This record gives sequence, C-alpha cells and structure tokens, in this order.
Amino acid sequence: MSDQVQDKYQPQQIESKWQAKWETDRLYRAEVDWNRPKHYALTMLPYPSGDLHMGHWFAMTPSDARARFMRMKGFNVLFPMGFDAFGLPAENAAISRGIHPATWTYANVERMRKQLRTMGAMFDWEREAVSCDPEYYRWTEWFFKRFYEAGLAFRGEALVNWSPTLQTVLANEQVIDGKDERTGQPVVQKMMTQWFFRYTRYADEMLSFDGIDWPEPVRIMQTNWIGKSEGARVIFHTEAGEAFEIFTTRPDTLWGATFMVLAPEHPLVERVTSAAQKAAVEAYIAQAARETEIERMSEDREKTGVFTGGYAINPVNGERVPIWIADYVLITYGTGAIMAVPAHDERDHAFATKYGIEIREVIRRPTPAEGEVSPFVDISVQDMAYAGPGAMVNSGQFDGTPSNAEKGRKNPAIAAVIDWLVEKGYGREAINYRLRDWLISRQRYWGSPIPVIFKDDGTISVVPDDQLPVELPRDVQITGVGNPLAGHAAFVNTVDENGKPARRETDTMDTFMCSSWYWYRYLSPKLSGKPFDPEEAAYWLPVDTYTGGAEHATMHLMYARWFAKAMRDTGMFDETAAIMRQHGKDPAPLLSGEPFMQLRNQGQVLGEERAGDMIVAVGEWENNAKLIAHTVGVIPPSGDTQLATSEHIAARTGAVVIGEIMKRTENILTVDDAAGRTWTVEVPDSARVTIPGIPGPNTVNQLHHHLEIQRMSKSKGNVVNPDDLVAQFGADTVRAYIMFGFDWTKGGPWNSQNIQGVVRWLNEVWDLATDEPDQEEGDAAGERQAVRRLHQAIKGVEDRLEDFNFNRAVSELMALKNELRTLNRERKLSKKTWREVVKGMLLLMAPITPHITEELWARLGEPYSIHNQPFPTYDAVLAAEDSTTLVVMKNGKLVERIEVPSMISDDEAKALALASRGGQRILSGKEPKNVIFIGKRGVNGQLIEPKVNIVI
RNA sequence: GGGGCUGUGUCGAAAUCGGUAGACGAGAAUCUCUUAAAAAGAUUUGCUCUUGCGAGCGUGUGGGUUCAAGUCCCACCAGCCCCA
Repeated sequence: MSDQVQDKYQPQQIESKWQAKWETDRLYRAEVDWNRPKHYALTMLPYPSGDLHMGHWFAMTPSDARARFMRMKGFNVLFPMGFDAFGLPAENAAISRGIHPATWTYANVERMRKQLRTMGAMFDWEREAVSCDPEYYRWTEWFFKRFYEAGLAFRGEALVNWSPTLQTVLANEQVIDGKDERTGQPVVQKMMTQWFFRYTRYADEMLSFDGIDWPEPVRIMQTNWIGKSEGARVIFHTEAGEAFEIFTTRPDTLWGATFMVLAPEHPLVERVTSAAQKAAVEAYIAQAARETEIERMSEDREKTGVFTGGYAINPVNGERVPIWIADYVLITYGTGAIMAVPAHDERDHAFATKYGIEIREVIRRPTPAEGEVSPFVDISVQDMAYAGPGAMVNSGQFDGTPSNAEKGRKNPAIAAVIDWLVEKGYGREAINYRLRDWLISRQRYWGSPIPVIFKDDGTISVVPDDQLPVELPRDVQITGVGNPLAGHAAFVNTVDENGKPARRETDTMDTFMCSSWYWYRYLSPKLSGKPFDPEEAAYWLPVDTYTGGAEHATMHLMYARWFAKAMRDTGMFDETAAIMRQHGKDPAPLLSGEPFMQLRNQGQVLGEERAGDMIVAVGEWENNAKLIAHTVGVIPPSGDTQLATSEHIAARTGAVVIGEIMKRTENILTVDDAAGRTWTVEVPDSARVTIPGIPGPNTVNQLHHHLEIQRMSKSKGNVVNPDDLVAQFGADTVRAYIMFGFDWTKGGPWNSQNIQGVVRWLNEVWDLATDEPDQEEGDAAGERQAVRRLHQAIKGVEDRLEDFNFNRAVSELMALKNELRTLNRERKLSKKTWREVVKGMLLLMAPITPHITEELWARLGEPYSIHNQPFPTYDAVLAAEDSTTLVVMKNGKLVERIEVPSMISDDEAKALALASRGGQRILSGKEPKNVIFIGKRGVNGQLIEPKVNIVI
C-alpha cells in the first residue's frame, strides 16, 4: 500500500490517544518550584448546567492556548478547573422533575468533566474544586464567620420579591412584569431582615485600578457602579420636631428647596402624614410595592408622587417646606429622603411643574458679555431647570457667591455652604455611594448554609469552627412553595452553646459568595485544616491572568476584589506573605487586595442564522385561516422539478401553500411565501411529510424553521453542539476555528461554513509535515525565504498570543504554511531546511492545536512532548527583508508603490519617490510644497513600511 | 432608565503609534486536469466610469483637527450586551 495516499490527517485517531497519554504522564500537573517563574492562568469556572456548550469552548480553549503559550515561554503554569455548583437551576430541576438538586448537580458535573476533557486543554484536574462539596462550602461558611467577627457582615433590612402565593422569595430573574415567571402569580416588594457584607467599606479602594491590567470598559463600569458622589448631609426637622437627614450633591441650592421627597418606605412617612392625606398616601405606598427598583428608577416614565400633608423646616432659612412621597426616591439609596430644588434639577423640575409646586431660582445664569448672543437669555428656570455655572441668589448672606459646574469642594459655592453648615451644626460634608452593601441572604435550599443560630434570648451565635460545615440536610421537600430549609424541623431546631433550644438560620448564601474565592481553593482543594495552603499560595498568588465573560464586569469581579481585600484585612494572607518574603518575593501585589493582575474578556458566541425549509403544503382550508395539510414536501434548494410536481398536485386539489417555514410550534407551521404573505399550516399526524435526503417516512419534527442570530438556547433550537463538531472535525479544528473565525473579545454568530478554512489549513499542515523531500541540497533563495518567513511568523505569533489576538496568530500561521507549502512543492527545500522550518511551525502551532502538533512532532522522531519544548526564538537578522515597498503618496493618498532596497536613507527614499513615475505625474514639473518621509528602521537599520507623502 | 460595547467587501474579519484600507479565511466567477463530479492547481473578486491605459469614490451619517483620519474631537443614527 502507498503511504502517500493512505496517510491523511485523521484527528479522531490521534486526539484521544494523546489526551490519555498526557493524563497518564501528568504532563500538565503544576507543582510549586521556586526555581522557576510561575504563571497562574485562571478562566471562569462553569456552572454545571449539564451540557458543555459552545460558549464554554469559546471561553476556555483560547485561554488554554494562552496558558500553553506561557508554558512554552518558560513559565511554570497553573491552569485549573472546577464547578460553581450551587444555584437555582438545580432547584428548578427538583421542582419540575422531582430530582434531588445534589443528584442532578453531581450527574451534570460528571458529564461535563468528560466533555471538558475532549478540549485537550492543559487543565490540572488534580486541583479541581466543586463549590457544593461540603469540603468546599465548609470554607465558604468559615469565611462568613471570619467576616462576621470582623464586623464585615451584619443584619439589615432589604426589599425582596415576595410571592404571597408561594410563600417564598424570588430572585429578580424569576420575576417578569411583576409576576412569578413559573406560576404567573403576583409578586410584591417586601422588607425583610437579611445578611449583608459591608461592600461599601472598600468602595474607595475599589475605585483604584493601580497596578492591575484590566480592560478600560470594565474599569469604567465598576467606577460607575460604585457611583461616588461628593456633597453634604443636611439635617431637616419635621414641624413636630423630628430630625431626618438628606444627602445632596448641591448644598449650594439649599435655599431653592421648595419641597421634600421621602421614599414611600421611609419610616417617617407614617408620622408626618395628615389625616386628610392618609388614604391617598397608603394607596400610593401599596402601588409602589408592586414595582421593582429598576422600574422605579427608570427616567422616561412620568414621575408620580403624593403630598403627605406634613411639612419640614429648612434649616438654612427657617422656611416651611411640604413633604411628599414619590417612588423615584429609593429607601436603599442615600438616606431615602431628598430635598427637591426644581429650579436646578431636571427631575425635580418635572415633578414641580406637574404638581404646581413653587420653582425658585437660586443660581443665576451669567449674563452674556457685551455683544455676545445667548439663546438662553430669555429662558427662565420656570421653563427649564438650569444646572450650569452662575452665582448664588435668593440665598441670604451667600448671594453673589460664584458656583461653577464642579462637584464637591472644587465648587466655591458648595465649599462655602458646607463650611457654614458645619459651623452652624446643620449638616456635614459627606460622600455618598451608589454602591450598596452586598446582600448575601437567599431564601432557598441549594446554597451554602449561613453558620448562625438564633438563641431563645433573641441574640445571635455563630456555629463553632469544629462544627463546620453546617451541612445541608438531604431529606427535603422541594416543591417551590415555602423555603425547604425552614420547613425541615431537624435542621432548624438546634441548641446553643449552653444547651438551650435555638433556631438555625435557614437562609443560604448568594452563590456569588462561593465564586468569590475558588481560585484560592484550587491551590490545595483537598486540604482539611485551612481554606488554602499558604505554601502553595505564596508561590502561585496572585492570579496572573483571568479570562471570562464581559457580563461579569461588575458583579462577580467586584465581589472578588472585595473578598480579597476583606481576606487581607482579616489577616488571612499574613502567613502567605511571610513565606513570600522568605523566598525573596515581594508580597505587595497580594497585599494590594487585587486578586487578578491581568483581566481579559471574551464576547459571546451566538446561534447561526439559518433559512427555514422551503415547503409545499397541500391540504384543505379551515375557516379560510389555516391550511390542514395532507402532504408536506420540502423543496430542495435546486428542486424546480419537485416544485412543478407539487404545483401540479395543487392545481388538482386546489389548496396549497408554498413558502419558507419561519416558525414551528409543535405541529403548527408559520410559512412566508414569495409574496411576503404569512400563512398558518397545521400538520396532523395523518399528513405525509417528505424531506429529500432523509429517506423513509418523515415527521413534522424534522422540518427546519428559520433561525435568527441570537443567543444559543435549547428552546430556540439554535444550539451548535461542540461534541458533534469534535466528532466530525476533531478538537484541534474546533479550537482553531474558535480562535481564527472571531474577534475573541466580541464574539458573534457561529458559521458552520467558515470552519472549512481551518479544516483545509490542518490538512495541508499535515501534508506538508509528512512530505519529506529527498534532496540534500535546496535552492538557496528558496531556503533563505523559508527561514525568513519562519522568523517573521515567530515574531507575529508571539506578539499576537501575548496580546490575546488569537485570530491574527492563526492567520500568521496560515500564511507561513502557504509559503512553506509552495516552496516544498516546488522542491526548493533541502531535507534539513524542510525539517527545521516544519519543526518551527509545529512549535508555533502547539498552543493552538495541541494534538496534531504532538502527533507530527512524534512522527518527525522528535522527543516527547512538543508541549515541553521552549517557544522558538526570534532572530531579527534572519527575518529581515532585502528590499521593501516604498509607498508614494499625494496629500496622504496612495499614488504608487515602488520596490526599493531596504538599506537606503530617508533622503534617498524621498528622491526615489519624487523621481518615480507617479511622483513625476502628480508634480507635472511643479515644485512640491512639502515632502514628508514616514518610516521605521529595523534592528539593522533596514527600512520598514516606508512612505513618502508629497504635499502639493 | 442607567451603564457598557459595536457599526469596515457577499460573509467571518485585519489594520499594535494617526501613515498603502480590506491581511488571513469563507463564498463566488473563469480556466487547467478529468468521461463527469470531487479533489488539486492557476487567475479574478470593495463600488462606479473606461475596450484598455487609467480616473473617481469608499470604513453607519454629518461636521472638525491634521501634510495624513477606520483610528483623534463634536453631534447624530442603528444594533447588541449587562443591571445588586
């Protein structure tokens, strides 16, 4: 038999073989080695939903390629994996299918581990952690305790989505239009006592991103999320003499406050409401309870409110100011009370106009200078709120004080008023954050228990460390009604440290808590005495590169930062830092409380757009609205003959619909015809369905409907299953396509046709690397070119992988393959040079396509494993070109390209450009106004991308 | 509503510092080989005008800065994502 013909690239035969060998050899096992530089590469851990989808491949395989690249660059790389295994879907499975959340979750974890292995990633499975394991959540509970003891955890009131029907609290995503998404029952907002972490403790520190390399959009989003505003807290009193505080960023407008607004939930509301307004106020409060905070904060809806009948006294001028309630003031933001200055705040202005409240100017717009025309000169604050600079008026002794547009003390008016408020004891300078404390209580079963008991005397005790973890009882009834833990007597009833009866906390922790420290557990997942081993931590921490979805920009990533800072301040890194110092490593990055030194986000992979089947449905009309089909036939793309036949049938029977299936719900089809009309076709079981290409009797379920580009989801039927693609093309091809076909940071719709480019690439690499030339001597110029291209590719691939530009890295490799393949086919390479450049190319490809390169490496007779080889070293001299293209431009636009030696001077380049055919043509004998040379010089002074711009 | 992002050929995309717009791929077209198809190879492929040489236009829209703008600034339009 001929090897030339038989020996083609067959990924299915090599991938599982190498995966098994790597695992047996523990090739990717990462162990502490202080003699080598380390790199901790982390990628966000998946939720075990049960199926590894394309999104996981999209997130993880490029991250793996980057980790492999760092490994070849000489780093000792740790790249672990685990599962974020607590959460709502497990409870939903329990409710809908009667499966215990633990059973469902562990079955999914088992399945996903298998699927993850097919990626061929360098995961160190010996470090796996699963957050719903008692040995994991023991430490989640332990963290809670430490933070509680440090005063970072506390109990407070918060609004929750309460379902009176189900007697349970719902997550925001379970509430759609004020109703429970599962049962459609109404949901109300209710105050409940719950556990919080002092998130705002680190608000200021989290505004700083010094020393960490994070994407600009993430930094901006987090800064906005924290929402720091400078201003003052001012004490007002009700007429009855009760004090209440408001926060304002504009204390310089205090004299313009013509009404006050309290949040409907504010405790003062009940006491200031007059008998006459009682009914209206109560009705308004009930109405507000039915709305979510997002709805209430929405600025495009009309502002509503109700006068309470009560008045406050403005401390700055002793005026009597009416107190209103309005739902746009939130009890959870600031103090839940505001002063309203309609003249200088747009929202207050709209409110005052609607309810006929006085609008009083206290900042006067500057008068335009002589001769200056201002369109605003005739616009009064009665018509439009003015928030710009000016001078204080109607403000007593402050009249005339200039107010610029600055916030806080940079504004002289604000600074002067704050000083005066402090002096008078009316208020104080204050900073307010939009950020609120982190509510960690969840009223559900499948989460980490909160290790707290409530004693008979009303006090709280934490569970002693030696009794951790408080384990979730297995025998619970999960029905969706009530809280399963609260109904479990054996769990709830316990005793305190004195043996007296006590009740356990039945709330569990937010799953963001579990995912806020998992990369520490990876360091020593089986350690029993501590959450993580300081010896491991000293070497590996902090995480060098973290990759994951941009959708986690605020929540998860901020919780992670908060957690690291809280761990630092409760001394949890002290031992680790001491060990670092012993090894001469600076603990400053660890002690900065920043968990991830570098962050990169990938986008989302979407479902592919697909045309629906073109069908001919023949049947009878029902009520002239719906066709009840006898037969449904799919028209093949080039199936005019079939169509003609169908039309023939139609002519005989008289009832036919021809068009594309846009939608299918069970056996009801929505069909758009060529004229753009929409028809409904019902396909009863008795109907005959024929699909060319699928022999035998077909069913309505096999008909394809049109798919839009959108997120992949089972219910939309647009899921691209990575397992199927791996079976068809192999893991390397899927990995390479993910890296080549998309801008990784952007994502985009899947395209099953474009993958062909990668299929061809790997086939041709295989052919090139198995096509050893016979000759000992090659063509000198050809060999020089092969080596030059290899070195250019080394630089290209190295830079692109360093910067996470995976698509450019692959395109560099494809270009290299094209060049080498041509040279080898023309038999210009000697055996020796062929071997050298093929080896170089395989090494460059190894991070991206680990299996094919390992196989070809072995076939070249090179020592196992390619993944233990160093990344090739770039040689600028070998990469240098002898000549270069000089671009001649006229006023910045391309005129001509001329080939010039790469060692000429700037002036020579200018002269050549002016003398060129294009240069002569555009000058036509005249003198240029200016001639500008643009270009770089390589290591040996050779010109790189030279241009000459001739200005005329 | 708030916040963030993205708009470039038929499609996925590239252009690291403001300096040749469209690399690399997909698709399509023509040709070679073949009985034919597939595979492989060659050529072409932003638009418009032109037989050709060549010329003009072109990175969502409208302005601006600059010798030079996909890139920087201002305004607008459209789409996508996230939201305790």
